[in-house]
Order: sequence, then structure tokens, then C-alpha cells
Amino acid sequence: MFAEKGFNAARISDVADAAGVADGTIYLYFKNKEDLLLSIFEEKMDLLLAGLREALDGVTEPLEQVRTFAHYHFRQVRDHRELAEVLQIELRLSNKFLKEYRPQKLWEYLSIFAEIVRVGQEQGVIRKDIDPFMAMWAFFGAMDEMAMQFILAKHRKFSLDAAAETVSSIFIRGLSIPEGRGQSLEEA
Amino acid sequence: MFAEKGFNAARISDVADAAGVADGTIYLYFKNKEDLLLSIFEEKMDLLLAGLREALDGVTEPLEQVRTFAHYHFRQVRDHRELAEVLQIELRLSNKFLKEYRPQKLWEYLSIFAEIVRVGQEQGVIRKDIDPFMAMWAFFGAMDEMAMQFILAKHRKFSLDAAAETVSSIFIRGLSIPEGRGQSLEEA
Amino acid sequence: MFAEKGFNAARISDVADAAGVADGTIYLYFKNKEDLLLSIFEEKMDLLLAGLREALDGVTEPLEQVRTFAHYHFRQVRDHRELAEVLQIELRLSNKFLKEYRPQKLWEYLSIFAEIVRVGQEQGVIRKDIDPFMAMWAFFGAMDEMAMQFILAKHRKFSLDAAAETVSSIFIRGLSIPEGRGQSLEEA
Amino acid sequence: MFAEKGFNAARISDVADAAGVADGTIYLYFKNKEDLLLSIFEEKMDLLLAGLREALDGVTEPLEQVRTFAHYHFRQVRDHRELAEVLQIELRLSNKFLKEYRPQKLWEYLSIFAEIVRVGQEQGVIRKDIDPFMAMWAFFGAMDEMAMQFILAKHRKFSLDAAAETVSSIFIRGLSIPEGRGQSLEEA
DNA sequence: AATGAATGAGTATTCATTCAT
DNA sequence: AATGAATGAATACTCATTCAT
Repeated sequence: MFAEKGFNAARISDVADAAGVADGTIYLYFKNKEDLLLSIFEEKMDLLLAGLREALDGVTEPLEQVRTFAHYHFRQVRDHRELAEVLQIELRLSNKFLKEYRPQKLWEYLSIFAEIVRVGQEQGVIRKDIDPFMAMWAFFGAMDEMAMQFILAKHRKFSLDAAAETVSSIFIRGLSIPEGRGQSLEEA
Repeated sequence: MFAEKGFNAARISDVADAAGVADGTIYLYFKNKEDLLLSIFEEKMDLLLAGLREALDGVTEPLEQVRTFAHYHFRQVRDHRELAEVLQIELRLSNKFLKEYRPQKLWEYLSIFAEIVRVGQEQGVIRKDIDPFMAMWAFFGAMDEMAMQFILAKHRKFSLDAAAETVSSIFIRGLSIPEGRGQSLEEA
Repeated sequence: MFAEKGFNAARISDVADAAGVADGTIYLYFKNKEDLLLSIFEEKMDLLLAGLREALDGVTEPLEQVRTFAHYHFRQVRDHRELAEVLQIELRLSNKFLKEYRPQKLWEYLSIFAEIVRVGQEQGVIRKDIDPFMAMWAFFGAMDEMAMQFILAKHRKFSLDAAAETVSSIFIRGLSIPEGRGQSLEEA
Repeated sequence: MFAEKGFNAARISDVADAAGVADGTIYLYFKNKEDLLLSIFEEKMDLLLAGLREALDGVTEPLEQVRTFAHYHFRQVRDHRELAEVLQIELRLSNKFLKEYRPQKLWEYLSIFAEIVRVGQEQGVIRKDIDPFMAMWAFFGAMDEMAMQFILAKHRKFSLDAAAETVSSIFIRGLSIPEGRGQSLEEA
């Protein structure tokens, strides 16, 4: 309906025009301008979450799920470039989003990763010395920063596939149980 | 001089008062309000960078340098909590910082990581199929997101030491050359 | 129906809710919001007027009627405190009421006083050098201001009986024919 | 400086234009738009108060002071018609003025009347059964309502001199000690 | 008669920035 | 170099009112 504008700098009247309604009508559906942005976020997160669950469907091996997650995430960024720009950039400029909001939907999305780690630990394929939630934030942070770089790089060389593969290969190996006796590097 | 306020919401006149000068005087030293924030960032980055170099001094093994980097980073967040809040939160609300700035100083700081990876690859202790810059952004993103969670968690349980150890152990193993023939998990 | 809210600040939708109807329905019965307030005023003035006529019924002596009028007026303020607040305060904030309206109903109410004066003059008990309409406005102004002070004084000491007695005693003597030769004070 | 506009309906930018300054400059001197109106009121009250004291200077007889007060008040209304319109009409439309403000300056002005009554009572020329403050409000209310009628009557017949004389003659006689034994009328 | 979703006009106020002194 | 009084652009939001159903 309005993601087309994608500006935090957009006037409410612009949005209203684009939607073909009067300014006041916006306020019948959204509490205020910020709520409008946050609503877009929530709506899209629902789709993102559903898509992720579908993508993971059929993938049983936890470490393989990590790879699937990463590829799915970056594919979404690539396929919904405009939306990704709004979510990566504009959303972060929102005081409320940054400080207060920390939304349920994002939590649900990321929790899937934490759950993957937990199950992997149960199955004995993921290190037990790693807190699933810490791993979750690290994984999200890594992907998010790379997505940000992609968005900021605008139209320059940047392969999201490569990004997905880099992140997943690092985390897959980083999280997996060392083979043989070889824990020599991180026994701390 | 003014980090004590730490608000994007702080009035220029507040800053001027705190500094014991007139409003106009601020503009003799800074181009505008945003420049003021960015200047704090740059100034602090110099210290951070110098500190990192010092911390890495004497550490020769690349993978050990990764661990040192992570511990140093989170130690700074812990020891300069107030400043970290400004840098994590307020700075991100700056349109310029997010979109245009991508500053030299941050680049210098992170480049050290890319260089560690490059050297590690030369020395044969780090996988060659990983782009150092990709790894750099992933590493920074992981640390940054965890730091953000720490800041947002306010006064609750959150061990920065554990965060440092988690990130570094994941990346150290994730970046290291697989031992034996054991690439079985991620040959994709 | 709505005096309970008593606010110029009340939303039309509040009034509609309180009345158990839809917003638009209000406009089937009242031209606009101001008309709503003015309608309350008119409706209440009818009652006030009828009550005054009843109170004066049986009182024949003009100067005694003045006292009756005053006591009646203040008794209404006391007995209908909430309504009086709306009429004293909210009504005065209405541009239309203050500037244009000067309503028929108030005029009828006050005219009774002018008529008392006129009759008193005919009967030779009230000074003929006083214009009945001037006296009317003075009398109303005196009562109205005291009522206003009472309303504003909220819950503090203020006897409306004393107010009634003060106003009436001043006006009764002030309007009456000087006894004996004693015009010495105001022959100007 | 701006009384010339006299509109509650005036835009801040109109006032600023008339004053030859920018909109923002208004806010360096006045807290907000209402404060602007209240400030005019306060400033003018100082003059009014000073003028009243001067007018009363040399008049020693309390009842004569009552007449002087009334004539002075209405003369001000007549001589400063424009200002009076602002003060009578616009000021009353101010929620703050009506409900909260009840200002020091008005109190000072009216207190002079209460003091006249008190002194008159001491000197035995004014009835002791009248509370000076009640009399004060009645007197002010009477004058104020007549002034309001004058303002509202716009350019029609209305003699402020006659108004002054009516009010003062009623109050002078109404407040004075009955001569002879003649309390026959209001022994209640 | 009643509804209630949609309308859209209307404006005080802030505060970063300037520049004459 | 420093001042700080003056500037003025810039806009989200409310809520009385309408009118198609």
C-alpha cells in the first residue's frame, strides 16, 4: 500500500495521497507516523517468518538448517530489495524501534535459530558450550550487518549468495562438534 | 566534554552550557549538530584503535588475535558503558552515519580484522575460501549486535566476557582450516 | 443527557457515546457543537424562567421582588452546581455566546427585573432617575460575578445566601426612594 | 506593540509581522500565545491601577470615592475602546484567564474598592452588615457587565457616563447608613 | 431516522543555525 | 575568538462535520 515511498522523510500527506485517502484516514488505522512504519515491519515479518518455516520444511539436519536459514534470509533481501531498504535503513532511524520496541516478530524469527542450535546440541552435532541465544544474536548480527553493507553498497558488486555461504560456513563449522581429538584451539 | 548528556535529543544550548560557552561558539568548532556527534565518534575511535593495536601487540597467532580482538571490544563496551550507549544507540539514529558516513575510522578498526584473516590465510591457518572482508563484516555484525543487546538489556544479566568467548570461539573454529579430511559437513 | 461531562473540551463522540447514539445522529438534532451548548442553555433557561415566575408569584411589593429574585438566582446556582459550572464557565468560552448570541432567553429572564423596576417606579417606591435597563444589567452583573466567584472558589467557604442578601440589600436600598429630604448624597 | 490587532483569532505570524519580527522571536518574550494575551492584560492593569490611584487622590469621602471609581472605570473603557474590546471579549475567551489565572493585578484594582468600603465602615458612613469583599465583587460585576453591554452594543446609543452614574448612585445609596430610623425596608 | 467511516482544514511551536557586534 | 539574540522553516495530528448507505 505505501512501501513504495519508503521514506521516513515522507510526509504523512504524501503517504495519504499515495494511498488515495485523506490525511486523517491514516490515523484511523495507525496511531501515528512511527506506528505506520512499525506496522509495515510487523506485517512483513509475518510473511518472512512463514517463508522461513517453509524453507526449513524437509531440512532435518540442524547444521544444514543453519545454511538454509542464511540462504533464505539473503534471498529475501535480494528479492525484496526496496522493502529491505526500508527495513534496514528507515526502521533503524526510529527511536522507538531501536530503544523500546524489540519486537515479538523479530524474536520469533530469530528464535528459530536458537531452537536449531538447541536441537543440534541434543542431537550431539552442535557444541554444548555455546549458549543458543548468544549464538542467535551473533548469527543475526552477522547476517544483518552484511545485509546492511549490501543495501549501502547500492548497485555495486556484492554477492548475497556469497554472503550467505560465508556466514553459514563460518557458523556451521564454528558451531559443530570438533572432530577427532582436535579441540586444541578453543579449550578455554 | 559532553558525552555526559549522550542525547541526540540534547539541545545545542545544553551542550553549550555544559561546555561553558555560548551557543554560537559550538559552531566555530563543529559544522553542525550531527558533525558534533560524528566528531565524538571519530575521537573515540582513535583511542579504540590505539587500544586495539596495543592489545594485539605480542599476540602473533592469527586465530589467537581473533580472540583478543573480541575480548578487547567487549571489554571496552563494559568499561565505557555510557559512551557505548551513545555510540550504539544515538549514533545509529543519525541519518548521515547510517547512510552516508561509513567512516574511515571504523574502517580502520575493522580492517585490522580483515588483515588478521589475510595473514592467517597466508600462514595456512585460516580457510582460503573465505573473503576477508566478508568475514570482517560478519565478525563486526556479530559483536555489534551482541553489544546492542547488552546495552538494551540495561541492568540485567548479560556477561560480556561470555559474549566475547562465544563470538571468538565460533569464528576461530569457523575460520580455521578443517583438520584431517573432515570437510564432510560443508563442502557446498 | 450530557451535562455530566460539562466540557467545551468534550469530544462530540464522547457526547454521542454518552447519549448512546452515533456521532452523526447528534447533527440531526443540533446544527453544530456550539449549537449543542447553546441548546442546553436555552432549555435550562426555560426552567429557570418558569421557576423565577413561580418564586415571584405572590410577592407583590417590587423591592421585595428584588430580594426574591436574588435569592432565587443564587439558590439555583447552589442546587444545580454542575449545571452552573457549565453555564458560568464553558458558555463564556463560546465566541458565539459572547459576541453574537445575546439570547432571547436571558433577555426574558432579566427583563423581569427591568419590569420590576418599571413597576416600582410607577408605584413610587423606586427612584425614577434610574433607567430600568441599566439597573437590570448592573443587577445581573453583580449576581453573575458573585456566582462566578462561587464557582471558581470550588469547595471553599462562600455563602450563596449571604451573597443573595448582600446583593439584594444593596440594590433594594440603592433603588428605593430616599426617605425624608435625604437626597444629600447623590444629587450629582 | 500589538494591541492593534486585538484578535484571539490572530495568527502568531500576524502578530510577528505587525511587530516586525520573526515568529520565533515572539517566543523569546512570551511563553505561548495565551501568555501574550495575559501579558497585555497585566501591562495595562498597571496603568489602570496607577490611574485609579491618581483619580482617587484628593477624594476623601468614601462614598464619593465610590462615585469616582465608577466614573474612572467607565472613562477608561470609553477612552481606550479598542483595548477594552480586547480585554472584555478576547480575554474572557481564554480558558486560562477564566479558570486559573484570576490575576493579582485585577485583585489589586478591586481591593481598592474593598478598602474604600472598609474605611467607610470605620468612619460610620457605610453599613457594617455588608462584607467588603462581597460588595467588591458585586460592584465589579455590575460595572463589568455594563461595560460588556457597551462593547457589544458597538456603535449604538449607550452613555458610559450614565452607566457610571447609575452604578455609583445605586451603590452609594445601597451601601450608606440608613438615615433616621428608616431600616423599615430590609430588616431581614 | 440513524449510522460511522472518511474527511481535510488549519497553526502553534521548536530549535539548529546565523551573523552583527 | 566569542557571543547570544534573532531567525523562520517545517509538519504531524485533531476532531467537528459530512453523506453514502
